[in-house]
Amino acid sequence: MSGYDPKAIERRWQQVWAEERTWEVANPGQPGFEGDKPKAYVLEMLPYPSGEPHVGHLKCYAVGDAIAHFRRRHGFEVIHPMGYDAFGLPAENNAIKTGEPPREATERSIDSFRRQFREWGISIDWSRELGTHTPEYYRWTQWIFLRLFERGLAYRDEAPVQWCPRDATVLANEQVVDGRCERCGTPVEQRRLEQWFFRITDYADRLLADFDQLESWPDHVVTMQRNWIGRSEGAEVSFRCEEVGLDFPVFTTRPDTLFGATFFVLAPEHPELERLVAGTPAEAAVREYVNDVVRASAEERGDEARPKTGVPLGRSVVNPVNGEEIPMYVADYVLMEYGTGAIMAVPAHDPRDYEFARSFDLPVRRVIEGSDEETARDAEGLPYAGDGPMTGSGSFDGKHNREAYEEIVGWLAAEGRGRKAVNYRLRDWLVSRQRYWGAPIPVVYCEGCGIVAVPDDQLPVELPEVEDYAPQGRSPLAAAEDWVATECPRCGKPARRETDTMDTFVDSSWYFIRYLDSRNEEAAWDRAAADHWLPVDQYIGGVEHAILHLMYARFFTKALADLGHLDVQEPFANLFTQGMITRDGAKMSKSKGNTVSPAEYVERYGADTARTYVCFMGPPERGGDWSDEGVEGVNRFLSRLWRLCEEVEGGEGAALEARAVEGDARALLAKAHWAIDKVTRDFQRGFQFNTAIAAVMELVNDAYRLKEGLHGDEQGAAAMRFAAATAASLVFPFAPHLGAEVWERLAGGRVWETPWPQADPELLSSDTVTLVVQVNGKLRDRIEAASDAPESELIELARASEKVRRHLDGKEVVKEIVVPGKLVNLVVR
RNA sequence: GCCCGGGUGGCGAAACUGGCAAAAGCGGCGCACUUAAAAUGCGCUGCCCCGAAAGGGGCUUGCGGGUUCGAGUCCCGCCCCGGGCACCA
Repeated sequence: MSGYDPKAIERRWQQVWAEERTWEVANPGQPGFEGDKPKAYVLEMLPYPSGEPHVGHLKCYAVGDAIAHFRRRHGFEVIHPMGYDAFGLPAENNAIKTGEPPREATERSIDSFRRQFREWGISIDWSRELGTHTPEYYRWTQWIFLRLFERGLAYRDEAPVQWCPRDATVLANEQVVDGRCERCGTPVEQRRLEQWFFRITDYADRLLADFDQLESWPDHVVTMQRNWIGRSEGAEVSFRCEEVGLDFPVFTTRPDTLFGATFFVLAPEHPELERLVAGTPAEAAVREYVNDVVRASAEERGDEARPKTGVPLGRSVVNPVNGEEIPMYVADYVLMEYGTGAIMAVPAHDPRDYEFARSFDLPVRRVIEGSDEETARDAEGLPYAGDGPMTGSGSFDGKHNREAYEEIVGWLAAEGRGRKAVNYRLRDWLVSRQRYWGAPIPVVYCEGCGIVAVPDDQLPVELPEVEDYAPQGRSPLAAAEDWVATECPRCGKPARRETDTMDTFVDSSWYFIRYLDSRNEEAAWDRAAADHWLPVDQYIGGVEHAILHLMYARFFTKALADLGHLDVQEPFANLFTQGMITRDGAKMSKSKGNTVSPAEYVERYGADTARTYVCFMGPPERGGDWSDEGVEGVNRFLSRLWRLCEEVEGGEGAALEARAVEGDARALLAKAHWAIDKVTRDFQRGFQFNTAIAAVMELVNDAYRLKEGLHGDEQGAAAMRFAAATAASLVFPFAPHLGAEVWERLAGGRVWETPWPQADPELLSSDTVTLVVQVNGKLRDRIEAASDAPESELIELARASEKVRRHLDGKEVVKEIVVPGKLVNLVVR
């Protein structure tokens, strides 16, 4: 006996897979294309190559690979590609610190990722590999940018933006967390800058509606996106300021409370503020207030607990529903980015307006009556956000507010003072970055022609070499004078290149399409290939991308479909989000020193152990705490399977006629078929790999337990071989090397070319069952009974039991409940 | 505050559609093998009480109620932990 030697086994099979290009698949029209098989696109989120892969990567690719293998053995032609999201800040910040060009550090990391993915035995079609930082890739990122630009979906505009002073770049809204830069944690500042945006807000409704088209996404991911898009239905209502002759539209979700508006508030950034107060006594105070607000950080301003502040403008507007004049204020609780940057304040029915009214001693007018309890809670029960009959609202008095809602909006529309409106929390996607390590935005600025797109045949606009990667409030690319100075593609006169680069989320918003045709030099992809493989049938990745990446990719897919380049509206039909692995209960980080290096474990126990362990830790969608003892447990299991294989190797035949087998051999066969059924169902019910692996462990344990009794005869030996081969077949998606090796030794041939086993129904059921007998719902006895015994016989059996009788003693049985094949419950009094 | 998850032995967990709570793993204890240890194999392992033992009884899925012959699972009300959003009118 040689013992389990994962190194030798794993090296051997990795070589086979590499030499034979086992996992490569062909596109329509290419030789080897298997159009008769159903396709399955299995995709894990592409890694950001920084340093070495960590356990999160191991888990993601172990889970994805198990799914890929499972689908292949169910007759699917599985496409399972890999690439690298290689542009981005960490490599660049490293470059600033060490002077090493980001390309070099990134390439080094990619080499390490590639080598380790091969050592893990992940079944990847390497012929499709890509890196988003290569000109061959970003050429087409730029091409897509230009298509969006042509359609007005990419535009340049001056807007208040979030600026990270540490990274010296603007950020997308999605990249600001609690008023801080998502990457470095520095509080962000507001700046007014001209930047590039993608018009994702045009797609807000479709991004919401098409959740219906998805097959299976985790609810919480859908909910998070829904909240992020933040659709609100309401009305836009115009309030007129006669003194300056201006109309101020507001957005409200509560037009039914219009009669309760007692004041009016503008955001400090409101463009008409200047005009309203210029030359008035309020001017100085307003100016000072606005300056203070602008200086405050987003974090301070976002703090709800802070008392409301503001300044009166000395102006008033007219409430269109009752002609009442109400005073105007400026206050920072009103945001310029949402709605119209102005609100009608209804203190009786909005907590923020109420708070403001209290501070400034403004009238509070109730226009919706509450239920009795509601009113009783507080002296006045205000602010009241609920529903009820209207009051103080002219002809609407007495009507329920929900009913009056439509009527009021209708009246406003007829009067030309308002209309139905929808607002979104979602903002357009800010995509330009003042950083080096990204795809250059392919436009030039010409004095005569303005913004001019770089023609397609001049793509890619290659990233120039620079000496200093540090941003100084402008892109480092600006220093590459030779590169910046160019000529206008339209008029030929001198022009200057755009020096901003694109957000890396742009790169990762379409990579799953490029995989389908990654070597294409003529086009971003071939339509036939895209139409064949899309959508991704199973997408796997971390929840941290629930909003950003997934929403951007959905937007890209829709935009590209609208432009006629794709046939699908949704990129990812099914999504699986894996939970995070912790150590000692804490998120792994270098500073805490609790990181786990997959390479170390692969070296010590082999890739099969490492992969199987991360799938066994717990339900894959949940997190789990890394345990070295747990790893050893899994290693012990795989070793046991290996030794079992060595013991039963040789001898004739593994397949058996189930009907002909008896005793322990039959019991073991039945267990094997039970395991087949269990593993198959666990795969189908949301990838419950922890229990699937546990089932294979049970099978191996049973084989050990029954081993002694089975060695003697031919039938027993065959049953043992069948059990071991079945265990290998079932464990193959998790431990592919060991699975392939054991299968080859016991059954011959290649397990990945062998169809997934099917459980024999005859072996899943047995002639006898353990009947559970309860008295008043409490377990009193277990009795062996024929599985087809009639109810009357089961009751008789139950009553005959000594243990049961003890509890019936002197009492009357008032009811008998029978669940055939399972249980009898005697109810006594 | 609002929206999602989750709470079950010493630990991470299982439990299909309401029907034996705790599978498999880890840890612990014991036995075998060994000069010994490691490795390996086998067995025991939720808590409490009675019993020398065999055995018997009770309790137990965050808390409190409810529905049901029967509840970890369904309903109502709470508590705690994790995540997301948050002055979005």
